Amino acid sequence: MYRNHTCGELRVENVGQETILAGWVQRIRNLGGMTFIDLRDRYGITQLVIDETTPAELKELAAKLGREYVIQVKGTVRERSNKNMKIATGEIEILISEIKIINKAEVPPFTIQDDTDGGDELRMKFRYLDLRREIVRKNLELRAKMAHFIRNFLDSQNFIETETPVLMKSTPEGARDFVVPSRMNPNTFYALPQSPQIFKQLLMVAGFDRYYQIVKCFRDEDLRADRQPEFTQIDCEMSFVEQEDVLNLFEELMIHLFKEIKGIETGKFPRMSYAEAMENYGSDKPDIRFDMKIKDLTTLVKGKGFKVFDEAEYTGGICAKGCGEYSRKQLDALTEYVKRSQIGAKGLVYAKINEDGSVKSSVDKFFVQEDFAAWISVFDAKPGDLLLILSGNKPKTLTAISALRLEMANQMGLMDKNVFSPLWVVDFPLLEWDEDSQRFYAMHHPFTAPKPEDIPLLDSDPGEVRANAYDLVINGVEIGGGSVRIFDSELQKKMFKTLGFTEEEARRQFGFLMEAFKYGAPPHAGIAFGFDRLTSIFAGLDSIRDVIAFPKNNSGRDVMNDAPAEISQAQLDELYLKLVPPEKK
RNA sequence: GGUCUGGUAGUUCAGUUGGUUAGAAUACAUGCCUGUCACGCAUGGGGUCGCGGGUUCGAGUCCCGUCCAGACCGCCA
Repeated sequence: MYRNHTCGELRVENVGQETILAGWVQRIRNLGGMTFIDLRDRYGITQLVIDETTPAELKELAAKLGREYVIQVKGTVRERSNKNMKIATGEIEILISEIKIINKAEVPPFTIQDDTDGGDELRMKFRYLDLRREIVRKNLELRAKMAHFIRNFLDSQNFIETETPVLMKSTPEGARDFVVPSRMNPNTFYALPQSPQIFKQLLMVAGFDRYYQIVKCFRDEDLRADRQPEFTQIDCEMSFVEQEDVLNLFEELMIHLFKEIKGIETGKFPRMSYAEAMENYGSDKPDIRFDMKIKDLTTLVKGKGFKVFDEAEYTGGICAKGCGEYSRKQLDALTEYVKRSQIGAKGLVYAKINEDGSVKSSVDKFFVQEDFAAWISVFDAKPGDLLLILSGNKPKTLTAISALRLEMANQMGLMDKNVFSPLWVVDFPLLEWDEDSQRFYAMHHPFTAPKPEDIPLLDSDPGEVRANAYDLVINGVEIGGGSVRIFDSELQKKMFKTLGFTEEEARRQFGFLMEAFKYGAPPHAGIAFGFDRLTSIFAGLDSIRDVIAFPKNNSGRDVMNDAPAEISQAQLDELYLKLVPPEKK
C-alpha cells in the first residue's frame, strides 16, 4: 500500500492516528534542530515534521531529499503547536517514523507554486510540471466539473451523446481543413472536422431528435490567445424546434451552469439584433458589462467647416465617463492607439466637458459652444466626461470605435472578471460579400435557414437577407453560435446557387446531405459552444491555453514534444507523398 | 502574409551616451539555526548577452539579416 490518506485529507479529528502518505516534496524548511517538509499531491499539502525524537538515520535520509522527490512516509498525526489557517490541513502535521524515497527528481526548471518564477514558454515546455501547480490544476478541475454538469443537464433533457467521425471529407467553405492522407486509397485525403455539422444534421434525419457531443474540432488557421488549432465544442442539435426553443433551452443550461459553478444568478439573457449590436457597439460580440454605447454624430457635425467630418461617411464616438482629466499625454497615447495599423484610424477628436458645462476640444476652431451642447445631449454627457470621436468609412470607423471602447473600458477598470454579462445576438445576415472573390459567402454556414420573410430577397438583394442565426456572447467573447437549418432540399439548392456553387459542385460536396433530405428531414436547429472559451471565461482567464492540458503555442507547435515534426521517407512512400521544400513553393 | 514587443545566470529581470572584471532577486550547493509555513543568517558556484554578419580602437548596447516567443491585423463557413 502506497498511502491510506491523501495530502489534503487529514484534520484535527485524525490526531493520534498512524498514517501513510505519498506525494511530492514541495518544500523543505530545515531549522537545525527540527525540519519541516511540505508534502504535496493533487488534494493538498500536509506538513511532515522531524524533531529531536526522530532517529539519526531518518534525519540523514531526510537531508538527502530535494524538491519534487516522490516519497512515501509513515507517521503519526499530531496537532500543531503553531497552526497555519491558510491551508486546510494547517492544524495538523505528521511526525515521521519512516521515509522511503520512491523516486528522485532533478531540480525543476521553475518553482512549482502558484506564483511561479517560470515564464510561459518554459511552463509549456515542461507542462507536466506546470500542471502540478494548484493554480493550473484548478482550471482543469473546473473544466471537468463543467463538462460533467453539462452532460448531466443535457442527458436529463433527453439528449443522446453520439460520436461522429474524426476522419471525414474536406469541405471547401469555411476555415482551412487539416488533412490526413489515406494509405489505402492513394492520393486521397481525409479532413479533420471543423465541426460535426453535417453529421449532426444527418442524425436529425435519422430521427435522433436531440443530439449532443463534447467534441474536438480542428481548424488550420492562425492562432490567437483564444484560438487553438484543435479545440473543444459542446455541439448540439434538435429536431422539431424553432429558434426560440433552442435559445430558451440553452439559456437555461447556461443559467444553471452560472448558478451551480459560480454561484451567480444571471437572470434572463438580453437579446440584441446584429444590426443593433453593430450600430451601438461596432461589434457583433458586444461587451455589455459596461454601457459606453457608440453614438452616431454624422449629420450633426457636418457643415461646420471641418473637412474630415464634412467628407466622412460616418462620424461617431463614445463618452468616457469621468475621463475629462485626461492629460495631453494620455490623449496623444489614445490617438496613437487608434492610429496603429491594426485599427487604422486617421486620427482622434476629443472633447472634454468642463465643470461649467463648456467644452474644450481638439476641433474648437470649427465648432461653437452651441454645437457642443448638441453633442453633449446626444451622449448625455456630464461635466468631467470625455468624448472621443472618430470619422471615416462606416464599417471601419465603427470597428475602430469598438476597439477604442474596449481600450477605454480597460483603462477605466470596467472589465471586471467577476461580472458576467451574457446576451444573445440574433438576426445575423445570411450572407456576406467577399471583395476578393467577388461572391457571397455564408456568414454562418451554407445550411443556415434564411428568415422566411426575407426569402424573396435572396434573388433581389441577397446581402439584406437575415438568417435565423444566433450567437451567445459573454463579456465580449463569442461563446457559442448556431442556427435554424434548411431542411428543404429545394431551398438548400437555392442557397448553394446563391453561393455560386454549380449543381455539380453542390452534388459532389454535399450530395449525401441533399440525398438524405429527400427521405423525410425534420425541421431542426442547433448550436455549438466553444468549451475552452466558456471555461476560460468562468476561470477569469484571457487565454484558453490555461484551461487546456497540453495546448499548442502561437505557431501551432507543441513545444513539449515538438509536434508537428518530419516523418520518415518510408512513411512518405507508403502514403504516396513527395515533399516540396518550403522555399520552392 | 503583415504590424508591434521581447530574447542577458537554472528562472524572472536590470544593464545609462558604445568604454574597467556584465549585476539584482530567486533557485541551487555548503554551513549555522528547535515551531517554520515566501523561515532566517552567512558563504559559494553559476553567463557563447538567441544565432550570423557589419560599423567601430572598442558592441549586451548601434546597423542588416535570421531564428524563437508573445499580442494583434488579415484569416477564423
